[in-house]
Amino acid sequence: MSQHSGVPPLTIQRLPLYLRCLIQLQSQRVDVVNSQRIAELAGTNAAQVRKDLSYLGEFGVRGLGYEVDSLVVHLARWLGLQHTRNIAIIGYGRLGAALQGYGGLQDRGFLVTAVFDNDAEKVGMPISGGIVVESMDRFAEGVKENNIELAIITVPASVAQGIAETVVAGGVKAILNFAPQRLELPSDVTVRQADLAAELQILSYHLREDFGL
Amino acid sequence: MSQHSGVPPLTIQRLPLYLRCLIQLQSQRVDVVNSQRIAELAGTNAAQVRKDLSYLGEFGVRGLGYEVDSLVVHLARWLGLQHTRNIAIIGYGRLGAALQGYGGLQDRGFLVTAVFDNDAEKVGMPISGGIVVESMDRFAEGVKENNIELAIITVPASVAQGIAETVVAGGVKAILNFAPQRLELPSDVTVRQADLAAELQILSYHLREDFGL
DNA sequence: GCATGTGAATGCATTCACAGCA
DNA sequence: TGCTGTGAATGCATTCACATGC
Repeated sequence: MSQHSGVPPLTIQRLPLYLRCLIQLQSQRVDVVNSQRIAELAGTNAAQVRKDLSYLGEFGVRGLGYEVDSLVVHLARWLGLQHTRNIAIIGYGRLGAALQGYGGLQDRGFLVTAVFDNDAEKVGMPISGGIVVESMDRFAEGVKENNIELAIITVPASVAQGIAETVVAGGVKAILNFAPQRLELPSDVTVRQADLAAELQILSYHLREDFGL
Repeated sequence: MSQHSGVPPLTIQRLPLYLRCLIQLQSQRVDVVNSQRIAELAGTNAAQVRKDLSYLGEFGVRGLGYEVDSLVVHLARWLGLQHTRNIAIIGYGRLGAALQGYGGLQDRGFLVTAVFDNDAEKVGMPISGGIVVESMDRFAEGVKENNIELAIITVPASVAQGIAETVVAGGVKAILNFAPQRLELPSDVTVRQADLAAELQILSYHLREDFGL
């Protein structure tokens, strides 16, 4: 298959994982790798890796494997990571603050360039990175000034839907939502849900002494 | 179908979502609900809801719908949430601290009862909830003293595998891992990966100007 | 010879559509 | 009548197995 869309959703979810493994290999000065080895690092199987990569094009060499550097470039391109993307964090509570200071983002192509919160006590507060907390009233301007493409929502569930609508009105089309609340938004907006308690509940399921009722 | 295992993985992932919606309905004094309405709240379709719930037993009444209170009880049972489960947080950095203080856990059946970190500056530090940060050397004792069943790992990727092995050696069989690193652990241990940057990369994919190469 | 790329086969998950029951 | 519970149908995803090409 070749470089046009129609990549299955579950393949897309695995691409960041492959990218991470390949970057790790790069740092170990490995320059060619086969699907078997990628699979081991990523925790899948070789056939899955080959099928996934084949959706993006033909990057391998038969009899050899994949050239690491070039595969990294292709994956990053495919994921839209040619340039750093700017993020706004909305809700400067503990979680928002933790994410703003998290170095793991810069390393992987993202930069927090604005932080919003409606709490009057916080608006105007200068925080690390030369950022000042702004009110949501200024969201649309903030998006333009800072070239923001993604928003991370860390506000209480009760206000999440309203905030999300403001975010979309500001022109942002990709949202990572930490509020335990489904967001109802236009279909051209992509939302990913990060629900911590739900994750723990899934783990809890596996801890059951296996005969519920 | 009836109350014994063989519930598909993707159904299990949706159960916490249904539970959340049903609790919301409870707070609105709704006492009967049909699959259609649950589907709207959860963002799926009615057939999916009915099929999912049917894996757990026959809880509905034909012609009417589901009794909200009883369905909440059944779902909570099925997810192993009859009693509060105790959690350890490992890594008291910004993210660990944010999670320790996050009220959304108590509300949904979880309680952080211990916090571990190997940084000598942090060990011994008293933090909220009457908790004192402990060294990982004391992990196994801490697990016993506090009846810990789940661990949340928020340490750097480079040390995550080692830490996870200590966690498992301490008898914990469910891990939520925030480190961007695959954990290789015995198959009786359940791991869920919470990789923030990977989520953002998936969003980034959807922002691409759709002809990568 | 060796590892990719890929049709074909299998296995899950979702959706349909209706029998069964309050 | 109205809505559940569920086989049957469809649609995805994964895995197999081998032809293809270095």
